[in-house]
Amino acid sequence: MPATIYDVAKRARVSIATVSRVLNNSDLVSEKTRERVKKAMEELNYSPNVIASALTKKSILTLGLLIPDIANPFFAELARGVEDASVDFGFNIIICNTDYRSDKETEYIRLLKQKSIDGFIISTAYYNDENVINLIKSNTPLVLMGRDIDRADMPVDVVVSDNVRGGYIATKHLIDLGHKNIACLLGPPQIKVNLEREKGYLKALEETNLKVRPELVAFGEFKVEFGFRKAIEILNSVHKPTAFFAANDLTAIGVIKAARYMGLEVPRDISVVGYDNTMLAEMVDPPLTTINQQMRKMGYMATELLIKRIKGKRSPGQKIVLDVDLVVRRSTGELFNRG
Amino acid sequence: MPATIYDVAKRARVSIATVSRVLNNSDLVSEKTRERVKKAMEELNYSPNVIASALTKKSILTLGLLIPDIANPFFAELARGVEDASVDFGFNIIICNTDYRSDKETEYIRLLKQKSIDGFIISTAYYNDENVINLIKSNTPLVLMGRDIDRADMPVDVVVSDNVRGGYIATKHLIDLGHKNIACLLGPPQIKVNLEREKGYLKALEETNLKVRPELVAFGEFKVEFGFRKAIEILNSVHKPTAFFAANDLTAIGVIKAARYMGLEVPRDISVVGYDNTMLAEMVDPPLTTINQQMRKMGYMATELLIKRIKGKRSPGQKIVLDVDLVVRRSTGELFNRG
DNA sequence: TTACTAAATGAAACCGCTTACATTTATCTT
DNA sequence: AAGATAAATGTAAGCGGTTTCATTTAGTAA
Repeated sequence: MPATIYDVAKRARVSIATVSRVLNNSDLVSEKTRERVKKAMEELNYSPNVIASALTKKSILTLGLLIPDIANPFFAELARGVEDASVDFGFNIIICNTDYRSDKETEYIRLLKQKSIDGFIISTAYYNDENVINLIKSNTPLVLMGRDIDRADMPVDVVVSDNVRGGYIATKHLIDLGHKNIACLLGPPQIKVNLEREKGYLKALEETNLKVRPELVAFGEFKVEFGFRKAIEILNSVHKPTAFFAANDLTAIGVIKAARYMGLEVPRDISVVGYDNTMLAEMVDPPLTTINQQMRKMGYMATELLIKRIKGKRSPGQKIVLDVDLVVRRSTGELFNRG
Repeated sequence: MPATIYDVAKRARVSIATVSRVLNNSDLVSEKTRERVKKAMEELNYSPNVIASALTKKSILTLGLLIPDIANPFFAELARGVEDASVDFGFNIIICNTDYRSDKETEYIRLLKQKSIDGFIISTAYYNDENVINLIKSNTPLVLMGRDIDRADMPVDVVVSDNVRGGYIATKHLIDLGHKNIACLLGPPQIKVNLEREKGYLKALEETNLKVRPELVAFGEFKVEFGFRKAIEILNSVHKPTAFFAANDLTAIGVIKAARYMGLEVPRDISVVGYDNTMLAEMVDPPLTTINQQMRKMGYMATELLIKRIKGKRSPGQKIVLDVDLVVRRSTGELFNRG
């Protein structure tokens, strides 16, 4: 039903090749002809069929976004940045929720490749992720976002934030408030950022000559439930800390809930620093002091990088590290010596 | 590089037509041949090219999801349900953030139509939405999700929840707690759900012979900021209410913040009921009493409905109304006579 | 066995656009 | 003005499938 390139060609009294050239802004068309073709397009309300052109061009102007779960505000923010960049560059994005499952991810990749997707934005990469490595090997355009792999031998584009610094300034903030006994709740150790944030945490402690207590450091999940459970466990132990650094806002919220559950007040009895600065941080009570990650910017830049790669303007291997900063709200306070 | 239908045909010593038939599970292929072809596919690691088949079939197994903003937890939940259904039925979804802008929406629709998208799931419909009406007129498969239009003459599939009932049980809950002076903060009046929730609110008041005070009812935006600002305004007025019904969790959180800002305690001085039951509701302090909307289910069912329509199994015109329920947390309490 | 029908397969056109190559037209030299 | 060159346009062969229609093969009845 909709007009095709043939209809336009007929109306403009040229060949379809010429119409195609106009469509692709080729400079092999005279101004006069170009105008005539454009007019015909207008009159026929012509709209090119992307599918047809994808068949030869192998590009459908669509990117695949692999994230664990869009319902998680952190990934939703990233996704928003990704989508914003996509429209700016004339692309669309297909969203894929992997639920942290490698098999789901593999299946998505297979499916999207069938659809001639132009590239992948991946936020689910583990330390040594098979799916990612296979994609790189097959030379599929991709960019890692917020997650890095550990293969220096493979050229890959990455946009992350400075996690070591994040862990450091979070911990430093607590130390500056007088805390000496600081717990650290991290996400899964397979995700590199957690190792880096821990590194920052340790660096801050060591720099201040504070003792590192392994019992106060725990890896787990990026969930409220983990923060809640682990905080209770740690608060009941002998080394009762006065502050927590949680490697994600959800975990931090779990800690706040745990404190409240145990009759402790935040920040009077327990200070808590989160990570990410999701919208949750300002909703929760008390509003959460946290490390701001610039998720949207990260999403935007990752997408921009990928699109440039797709357009052949560059080859992979770039690593962009975004800065982080501390957002002080009301979940942290000075340590008072109360005996 | 990847194997095509021709490679498979050659290896299985059949024509490409036969391979295509196997691909489409046609029953015009003998068992023997079918096996042979399948074996060849295996051996060649063949994977059909969706783009090529889309050119004739006009279906690319992809749906467009139009929402205002994925960073809003309500829409993120819906999106998750949509995506879950998509994978279950072999589809993918393209996400579109319209930012409540009709022009952005129009542009997305144009773009996705060029890409031979199979249908649209729309969660941005206004009362009398031009874009939606045009789509319906052009017979494009679509389903409205969580939003309805007001055109009884147009056959359209809709999955919504019972907003009148939601407004009713929220208000009833407050009345049962002894509140007589209940404010109602709604979203934009162009969105039909707000009118419906107001209707439920009014019904509960009238049923109990409580006076309706127009000064206590306000339309605005689904945002924290609106709840905050409007609650302060209303709390400073002469008809100082003891409870608020907010038509969305974000607005309710704004109300809680306003109360705190004014030195009032929730729920001792002010009770607050939200709407949606997003994850925010249990994160906030105090945890929010709210109306649960079953967003994931809504997303899932809407998508299922759409896909059935696409597959030609049904024609449009169905309206599914999901039930809502009250989730009592700690932002609501009995009204004590302190005066 | 033959004749006839149903089942299985193949040949080729087509989906709408891109592009290599051929051809025509315009522009420039001398 | 003829010849050479560059610019503009057209022809036709793909891209990787689907599908109609013709043809071959198998199955059944007489």
